Amino acid sequence: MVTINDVAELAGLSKSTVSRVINHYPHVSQEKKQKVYQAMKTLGYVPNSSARSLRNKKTQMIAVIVPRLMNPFFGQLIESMEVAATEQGYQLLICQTMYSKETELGHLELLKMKQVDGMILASLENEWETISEYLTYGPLIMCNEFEEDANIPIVKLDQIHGGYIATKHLLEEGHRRIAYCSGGHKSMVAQHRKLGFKKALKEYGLEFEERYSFLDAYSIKDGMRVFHELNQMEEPPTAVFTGGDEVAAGLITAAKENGVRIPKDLSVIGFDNQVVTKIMDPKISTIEQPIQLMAQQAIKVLVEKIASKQDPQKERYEFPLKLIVRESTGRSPLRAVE
Amino acid sequence: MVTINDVAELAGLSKSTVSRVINHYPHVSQEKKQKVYQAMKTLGYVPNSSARSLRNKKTQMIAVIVPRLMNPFFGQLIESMEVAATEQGYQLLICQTMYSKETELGHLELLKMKQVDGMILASLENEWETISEYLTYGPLIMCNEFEEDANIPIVKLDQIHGGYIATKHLLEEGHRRIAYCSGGHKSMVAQHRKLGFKKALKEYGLEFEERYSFLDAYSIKDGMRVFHELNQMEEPPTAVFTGGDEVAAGLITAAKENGVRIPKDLSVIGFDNQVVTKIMDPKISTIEQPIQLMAQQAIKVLVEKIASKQDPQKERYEFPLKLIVRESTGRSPLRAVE
DNA sequence: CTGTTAGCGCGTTCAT
DNA sequence: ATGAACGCGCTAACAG
Repeated sequence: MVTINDVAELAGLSKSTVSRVINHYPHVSQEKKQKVYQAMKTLGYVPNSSARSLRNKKTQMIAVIVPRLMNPFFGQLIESMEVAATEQGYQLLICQTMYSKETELGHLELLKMKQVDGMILASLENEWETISEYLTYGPLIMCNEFEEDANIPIVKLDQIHGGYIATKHLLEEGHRRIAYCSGGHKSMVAQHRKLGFKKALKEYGLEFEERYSFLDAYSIKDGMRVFHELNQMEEPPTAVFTGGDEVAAGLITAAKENGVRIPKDLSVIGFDNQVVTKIMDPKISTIEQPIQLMAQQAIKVLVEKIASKQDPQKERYEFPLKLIVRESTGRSPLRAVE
Repeated sequence: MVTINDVAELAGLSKSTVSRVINHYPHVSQEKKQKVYQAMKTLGYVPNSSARSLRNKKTQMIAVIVPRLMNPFFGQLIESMEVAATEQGYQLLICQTMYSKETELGHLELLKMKQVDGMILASLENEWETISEYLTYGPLIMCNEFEEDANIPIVKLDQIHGGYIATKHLLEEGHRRIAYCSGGHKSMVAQHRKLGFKKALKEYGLEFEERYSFLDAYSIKDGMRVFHELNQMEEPPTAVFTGGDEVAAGLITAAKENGVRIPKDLSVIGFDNQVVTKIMDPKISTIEQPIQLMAQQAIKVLVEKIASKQDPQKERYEFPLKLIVRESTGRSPLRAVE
């Protein structure tokens, strides 16, 4: 392995000078600078990153914690983060919790080991009380998922408004019996979305009905299950707020297989505006989330925290959501006469 | 920051002993071992990973290069690799080239900087001639994408057979005018698939026809474009080999919008067995790829290379593909009378 | 079984 | 403007 010493020797200079050239120090004569560059080139020298990290106490690495990569939402998030991080001179280390508390804690150790300069939590398995202990070891921010009173920066989407506009759209189409699907119950994202749902109902003088509430709805398969459950209810809902495009896709697929017409018999609204919404038949109405903006902002905020070294602060950044009406939502069959 | 020295001091021992305990050395007395554990615990000590890497000349990190994360094929590949790597005590650093040669070279520098112990190439932007220069800096293997005569381990799928069975299925259904879609032309994966396609045609006494060949077909949008092109041909094909489920999905979506019935008027076969194949209407016939097995094998092989330190060798590992017949393929309309 | 010592490769005082 | 020397935190070789 070729080290800084080899370069210094070949250039006939000290390693201090070589180091200065590498790090673009101001006061080095052009002559020596050229000599160093020449030597570096002929030897094919590249600074050893471990040595640098040890010395600088900076690894130029950021970790992001997600439940799993293949979830399209997190996939997009990570893809954008990776690009943004690279632009800022950081490597992005992607950590999957696979929904396990232990695995999440394992990843948090990266901060202790100083393997990463900072960390972005895009999902949350453990209690904030547990996670907050890691704050001593380096900057930590949340992105997407959040904990209201955590004293760290949080970059998030306005989920309350998201739940609100999706529901309002269904209400405006005349629906009054609206099913509500949601995934994790601890998740603040899910809780806020539900708040928005309830807020819209309230504006129309309606109450949240437990019988129309479906839990653990994440995947296509879950969507299919939900359809079968609601299809055999006495007073089936005329619309479904799915909380996710995959769930909506599964629900629609099952509905079609059972002769239930979308949106004539049943309106379905997704969440995320994933690709699947555009290829399903009918195309799925949904809520668009500005994932890329959120990802870029998260990287930006974390990089600043790493540089500033100040104590964690309670900062909030919020991005708006947008309703996209396609073909899977329409007038309520019960109000068709109006 | 608490270091090994602090632990040694508190335990009243030398840092060598502490180091031995950390690394599970055999000959340490139970008594001192307990003292060390005690001290580590009260201080909350965790070894600094940069220092370890510098000393051991091992970072316990593996990089994998892919074009982009959101491509479902690579998403699955990476997800499986991450899990396999973690099991083996390695971190997986995911690098996106975004189809750029320069970006790919940038990522290869990680090997020079010794930031990773080894690297998996799952896609290839630069010529092998260029990439092979990095072989000096650490073990490099290919997974999925490949270069026939590279003298490194290659873990791949039997794409020739994949192209063959997909095409044979269409031929058996009576199709004789079969369109062929493909993405990158340099890609050996694509070339092998085409070989399989041609092999099947030949068995039926047919030639590859350029007029039925469509290039740059990757996405849903591309699939839509291909449909419109082939739909206005004088002698339109009765079946399409798409080379990707996304392309198939786009094609089917466009076909339905234009009143072309799948598979009655046109048979479409995908490639990958992605989730989308199960939610489209009709469900897409496709080729299943054992991505997880390939990912695990790749990690295993690379970890072995890292340990053995021997010169790069020409090893080949190949996994079989499987035909999955669903609803998007059927009898050729031209042969319906037979 | 345990402690002392010497670096790993780099950046950075502190002199000059 | 440049070089000598020290130390980041850790492991390994050598004594004992």
